[in-house]
Amino acid sequence: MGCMNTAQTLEPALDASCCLPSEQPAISVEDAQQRALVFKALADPNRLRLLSIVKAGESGESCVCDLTEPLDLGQPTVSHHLKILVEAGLLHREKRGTWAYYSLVPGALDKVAGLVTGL
Amino acid sequence: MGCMNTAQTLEPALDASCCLPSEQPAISVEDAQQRALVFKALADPNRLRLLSIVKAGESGESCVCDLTEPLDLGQPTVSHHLKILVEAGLLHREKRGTWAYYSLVPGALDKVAGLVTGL
DNA sequence: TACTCATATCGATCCTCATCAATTTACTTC
DNA sequence: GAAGTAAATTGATGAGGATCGATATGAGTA
Repeated sequence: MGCMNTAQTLEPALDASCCLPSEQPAISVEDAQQRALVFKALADPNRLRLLSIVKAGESGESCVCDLTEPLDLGQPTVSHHLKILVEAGLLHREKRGTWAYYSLVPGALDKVAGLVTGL
Repeated sequence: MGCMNTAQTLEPALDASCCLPSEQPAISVEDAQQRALVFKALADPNRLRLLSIVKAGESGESCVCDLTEPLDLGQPTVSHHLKILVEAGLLHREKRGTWAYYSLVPGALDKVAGLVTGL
């Protein structure tokens, strides 16, 4: 006894209707891959600081030249991190003249929080 | 004009008291490293599915033999992923006899959600 | 048109990580 | 104690990622 590995193969059509109403099935492989992309974007200290610095800025947006110095990283590296955050849907990029301004996508952080609690 | 990179160096002691009360400073390097550890644990599709499967289990806990098959991974790999989730403070491990039972740490997911929104 | 500056992209390097096969550890049972 | 089983650990390998120097793009300016 102990590990009932084979028991769950007997009632495949019942496990969604017989249990507590709050029970939700595990996420799918595709869903997991999708969420992992977002968490990968957050899984770097410098990218977390980028998000935090952009959010803390009083104007709500920062250009790359404002972000290179506090991170102590080269400009190509910062640009690379920013691109990952944009592709993850966390930052918005707007080019005005020579400068590129980055700002938090409204509601993005709350949406990510929902990805965590909704596992 | 455009990028005001040097302006913020003039009032270093004021930026915490002159602005909106909701403004909080950017997180520190150490804080970012700490949070990145948690997000690194979430930045893998198989680990996300592990968390979801453990959470979806009606008993609230699962042993390794219940987790190897749905992930289609070898037993050492699943054990490795589980260890990372335990070290991140997301899963709790309890050994009973030959089996090791893993369960969600109560409140851990909500705490992680706070790490996201609190950036 | 030529020059400057901000940003993005490219290529290379180093390091981390996901995975597996093999082995070890630990508990149970005969 | 010997055999069997669950889980963890080890060592190796291949893929992905973080970083940098060099270069390209593109807008503003003389």
